[in-house]
Amino acid sequence: MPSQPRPVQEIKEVFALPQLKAVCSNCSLRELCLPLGLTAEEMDALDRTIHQRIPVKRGATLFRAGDSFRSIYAVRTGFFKTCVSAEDGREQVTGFHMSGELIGLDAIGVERHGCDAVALEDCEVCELPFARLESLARDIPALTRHFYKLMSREIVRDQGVMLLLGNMRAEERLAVFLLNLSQRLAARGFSSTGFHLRMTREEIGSYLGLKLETVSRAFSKFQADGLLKVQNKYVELLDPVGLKNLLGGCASLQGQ
Amino acid sequence: MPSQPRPVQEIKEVFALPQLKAVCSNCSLRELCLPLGLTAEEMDALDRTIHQRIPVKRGATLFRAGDSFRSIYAVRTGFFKTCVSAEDGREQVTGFHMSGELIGLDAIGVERHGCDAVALEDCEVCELPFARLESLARDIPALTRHFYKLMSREIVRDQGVMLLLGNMRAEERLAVFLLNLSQRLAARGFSSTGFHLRMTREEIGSYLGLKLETVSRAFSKFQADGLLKVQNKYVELLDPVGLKNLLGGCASLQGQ
DNA sequence: CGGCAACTTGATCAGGGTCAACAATAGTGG
DNA sequence: CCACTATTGTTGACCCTGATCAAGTTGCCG
Repeated sequence: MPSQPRPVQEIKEVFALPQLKAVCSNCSLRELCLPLGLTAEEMDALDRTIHQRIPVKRGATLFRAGDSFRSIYAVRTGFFKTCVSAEDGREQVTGFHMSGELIGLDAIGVERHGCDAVALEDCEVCELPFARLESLARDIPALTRHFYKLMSREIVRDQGVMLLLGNMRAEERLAVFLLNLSQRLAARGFSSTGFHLRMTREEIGSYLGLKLETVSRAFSKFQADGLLKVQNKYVELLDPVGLKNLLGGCASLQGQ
Repeated sequence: MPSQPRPVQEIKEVFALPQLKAVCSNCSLRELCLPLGLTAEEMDALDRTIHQRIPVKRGATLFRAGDSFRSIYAVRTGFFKTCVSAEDGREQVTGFHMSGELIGLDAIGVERHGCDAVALEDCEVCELPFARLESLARDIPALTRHFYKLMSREIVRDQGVMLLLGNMRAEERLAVFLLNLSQRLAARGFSSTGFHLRMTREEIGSYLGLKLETVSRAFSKFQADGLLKVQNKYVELLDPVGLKNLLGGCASLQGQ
């Protein structure tokens, strides 16, 4: 499935209305996303570097591993997965990304994307051309710093996943996953206890280093223990504290 | 074991000789380390931001998780491990770091180190105070860009580890580990086929998500298969190609 | 030389992978 | 709107990889 054809930039230049131009300043995500901590003027400048909001249909790829790197993308609405694959077809989901989170940071180093980014539902992203972002950051120290922070946070997040993959048992992994999701949804004003999973059991399994059957069994176990109710993709956490207790004290499940 | 007392800066100010000041420009690692791609003048400026070379004794910690973040460190000589720990004591080695590699990038976001850095042999590091580095980078675009690259590369490296931990079997993991080590040593002018491991079986196991017995068994198996010769910490790769073939084509073992 | 940490190897066990059958759901086209 | 099909999810039975437990060896450092 090819990625959605992108509205060419000229269209924006011609038809752009004032309220369309001021992307970040009006965005409900500005406290979570890149603009965090910028002044009004700085945010205006950032707005001008944003090409356009791009719709990405469910199942479409925003970019693929190997694509040459031009832009970072901020998720505005919807839900993405990123995954790396080995030559033999083995696939590893490296992250799930929701609104306000940036995708593509791993590509800066080699100027080529190292993973695929796939929309798990109909999405909208803000494209941030890296060259412009870089020159803008030269004038706005706060932006550079925030950018450092976001990259650094990604590293911390990955370390948490490594701890999970290296040390935890199946049920612990799923508990961490659910609690993390819950927390991120809460930060966006959604319910932290009832939510729809956008990904399949197989994708959860890939992310957690488990097979889909194991994920399914762990869900059933949690349900039998009264920790949650699961019906299909809808999950209701009945006892978040009980879930946390499963971990015997692993608070390193922050990050995005 | 507390980290080595650090020579206070005044000592440098008073006794610094010209050849001690020009740290990076004379450093054999400048093609691997932070200065890569800088002009002579830019490198001079970078030299001035470097506090001092700090010796770290074997077993000492350079920093601990929770320490407030001041500096990034470049390994000049020696070998470090970084590890995160959960509250219940579970420890995960997140990386091994050799000369020319930077440690501490994960701390930028939260201004607090997220892992311990422990010297596995007597080491020397260059301390790069982040505040100075940041203001210097404002004047040297190439430095900023290179800094982005290094952070981004760290993210890519972590993704590779996630693939390893999520998908690979014990022997594959050890093969990836050995080939990666071999490659990094080669990049530094050391033999790519014969080398001393600086870490214990347990540390290798922690990094690879395996128990030390499993690591030991995998070594024995490789030796029985004629892939390598191992005596204690000394390893000689007899058949690197054979090792690679074990992987059925996972080239994603780059990174540091 | 003694004491301790690190390593090796064997025996046993269990967590989770694999294979398989089936059920439920969502997406498709008439 | 409904029927049909493909995808996704659930559950069971069995097996294998790697964990665990244990004993003994080697090498290192004081």
